[in-house]
Amino acid sequence: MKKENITLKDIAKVAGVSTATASLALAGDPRVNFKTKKLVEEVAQRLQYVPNEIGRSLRAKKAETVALIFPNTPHNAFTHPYFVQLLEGISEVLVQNSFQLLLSTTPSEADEAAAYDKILRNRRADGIILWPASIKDSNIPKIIESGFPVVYLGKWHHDDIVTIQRDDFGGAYEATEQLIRNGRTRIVHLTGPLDYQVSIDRVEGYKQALQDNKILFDPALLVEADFSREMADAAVQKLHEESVRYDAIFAANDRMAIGAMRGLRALGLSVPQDVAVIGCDNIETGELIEPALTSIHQPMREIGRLAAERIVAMLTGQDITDKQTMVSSSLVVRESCGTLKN
Amino acid sequence: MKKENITLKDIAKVAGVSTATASLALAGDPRVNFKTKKLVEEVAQRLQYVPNEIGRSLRAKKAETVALIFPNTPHNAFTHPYFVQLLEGISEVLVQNSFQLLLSTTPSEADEAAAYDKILRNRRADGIILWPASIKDSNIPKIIESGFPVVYLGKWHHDDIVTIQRDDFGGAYEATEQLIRNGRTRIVHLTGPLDYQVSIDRVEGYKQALQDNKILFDPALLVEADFSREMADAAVQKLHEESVRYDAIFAANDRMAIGAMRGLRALGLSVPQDVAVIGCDNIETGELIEPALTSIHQPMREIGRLAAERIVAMLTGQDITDKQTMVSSSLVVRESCGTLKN
DNA sequence: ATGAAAGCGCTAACAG
DNA sequence: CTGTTAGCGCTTTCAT
Repeated sequence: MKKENITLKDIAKVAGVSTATASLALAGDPRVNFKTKKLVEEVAQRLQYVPNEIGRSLRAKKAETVALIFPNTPHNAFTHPYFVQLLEGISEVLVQNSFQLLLSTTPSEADEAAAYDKILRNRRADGIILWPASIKDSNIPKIIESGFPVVYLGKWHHDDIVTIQRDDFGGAYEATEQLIRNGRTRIVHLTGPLDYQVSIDRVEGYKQALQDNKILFDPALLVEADFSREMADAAVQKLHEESVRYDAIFAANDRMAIGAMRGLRALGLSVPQDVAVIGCDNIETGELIEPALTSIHQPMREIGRLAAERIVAMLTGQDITDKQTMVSSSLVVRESCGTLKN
Repeated sequence: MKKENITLKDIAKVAGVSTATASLALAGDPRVNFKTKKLVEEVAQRLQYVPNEIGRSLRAKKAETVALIFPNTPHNAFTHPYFVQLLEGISEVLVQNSFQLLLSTTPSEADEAAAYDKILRNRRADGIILWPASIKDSNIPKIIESGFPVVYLGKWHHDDIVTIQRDDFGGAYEATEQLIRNGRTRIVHLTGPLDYQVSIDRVEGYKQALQDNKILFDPALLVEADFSREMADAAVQKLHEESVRYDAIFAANDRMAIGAMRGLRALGLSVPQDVAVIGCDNIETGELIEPALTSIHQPMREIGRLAAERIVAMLTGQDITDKQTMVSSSLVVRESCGTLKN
C-alpha cells in the first residue's frame, strides 16, 4: 500500500536527463533550456515528486527548521495560560516563511543540559527560540554563548543577544499605581517564584510605584508564591492569621488573583470594597468571574510573532538592527480594582 | 564564535580508527574491542561529539520524528481550550521515546492538500498524528489511504485505521439524561458546526437520551452554532424572540454554555432555577463562575498520550492489537445543571 | 545547455 | 576485531 518514494533520480530517468539537470530545472535555474525545464516539471508533476528534505538538508547543512525550547516546569510552558498564544504567533510566521517548528521540552532538570546540547549540535534545527524558566538555569548561558542563532524571550545581560521582552516592570508599575490612584496604600504583592526574572522585574515595578508615590515599602506585604490558585488562597489566609492589614492585592498572575479573591470571600471580605485586586495575564476567565478581574494584558501572540520574525531574519542572513525589542503590556481595567466607572 | 561541528570522521581520525569502527563503537556493537570502544567513547566525549541526525536520518530513512497535523481553523486547534493538554500528553510520551515533535499547521484551506502531501512524502516525519477539523476535509482520506503511519483523533469508517476517539455520543447522552433526571423536558441543544463529527455524535447522543426517556425530539430546540460565546448568547436571544419555551440548555462546549448563561441573565432568567445548563470541555473557567458550570470532562491529555503511544508503537514495529481506542468522558456536576446536593 | 562526479554525515555489508 | 566501500537523496562545481 505504501508507495515507494520517488526520488530525483527517478524523475531524471523518466525525463531522460541527468539528476543534475533535473535538479537545476526544478530549482528554476536560468541556464537550463526552457523546453527541458518544462519537460522535467511535467514529469515531476505527473509522478508527484516531492523532494526529500532530509537529503536536501544534509547537503545544504540546514534544516529550515526552528526549535522552540522550553523547560516543562510546573510553572511554565504547558500550564501557562498564554503558551498557546505564543505558539500561535510563532507558528503563523514560520509557516509564512516555510520553516518548520520543532517543539522541544526538556523533561527533567537532570538531562536538560544534554537535551539542549543535542538540539544545538545535531543540526535538526537551524535556530532556537528560547523560553527561559528560572534565571538560575545554567544551560542558558551555554546556549547563548555557543553562537547558535537564538532568540531569547526575556532579558539578557548582553547586548549581542537578540531578545524579545515584555515590559514587566512597567506593567507592575502601572498596576500598582492604578491601585494607589484608587486610594489604596497597603498593597500586597503576591509574586511568582523569585528566581524568575519576571517576578523580580514585577517586584521592582511595584516598589518603584510605591516610592514614586511616597508610600513606604513594607516587606510584610511582599509574599512569594508559586503562580498557583491554591497558594494564593493560602497566602490570604496566612495574612489574616498574622493580622496583616492591607487594602489591595497585586498578584503576579490571574490564577493567583482569582485564588486570592476566593480566599478573601471566605474571610467575608468583599472585592473591591475591602480589598482591590489586580492580576496579570488577562486570561479569559478574568472577564467572566464576579467581580470581573482587572489585569495586565500580555501580548504573547505578538511576542511569538516577533520572535519568529527575528529568528527567520537571522537565518536568512538579514541584518537585525534592533536586537532588543521591548513589548509593552497594557492594563485592562475591570471591576476588581475598585476604579469608578466614568 | 560558532564552533565547527565535529563529525564522526573527526573523532575517528583522533582515535586512530576508521569511521566505521567509530560508528560501531559508539553504537555499542559487541564486535568491537572493549579497549577501542572505550577509546572512541573517550574521544567523542572530549570533543563533545554529537551525531548529526540529518546524516543518520538520510541513511536510516527515518527521522525519529512525529508530526502533529492540524488545520488551524477558527474553531480548532489554537483556539481550542484543550489543545495545550493534547500537546502536553503527546510531548510527554514522545520525549520518553526520544522522538521529536514537529508541529504542522495548515495555514489556509487552499494549500492544505499540498501541505499534507509534503509532510507525507518529504520524510521529515515518520508518522503523523492527525487532528481533524471538518469531516468534509477531502485530504484526510488521502493521507489515511496513503498507508503512511497515522493515528487519527476521531472516528473513521475503516477498521484498519488506528484511532483514538472520545465517547462524544456517550457524553452527550449522559449530560442530557442528567438534565432529564433533574426534571427538565424541554432541552435545547446548542451544537457545534454540523460538519464536525463531534457535533454529529453529540446530537445523536442527545436524541437517544430523549428517546430513551420518552421525550419527543423537537427540532426547534436544536440550534446549530459555532462554538463561540457570542453566538450562544445570540442564540438565546433568538429563542426568546421566537418565544420558544425551554427549561434546559446542553451546549457543545463550555464557551457556549457560558455565553448562553450570560444571555439568560440578560433576559432576567436564572440558572439553574429557570434554565439548567450543561457544557462540554470542563474548562477551568467553568469552575470559577457563578453558578459553577456542570460540564463534560474531556481527557485530552490522556488522548494525547495514547495517540503518541500508538504512533511510537507503529513506528517501532510493534503490533497494535486494538486499533480503535475509545476514551470515555465523565460528567462533572456543579450547580448550573440544577442537581440537588445530597 | 547538459552530464559526470563529488560529497554532505552517517551506517551496514562485506572483506580481511 | 577492524577497515574498505558503497550509498541514502540531494545540490553544485567542473567539464564537455
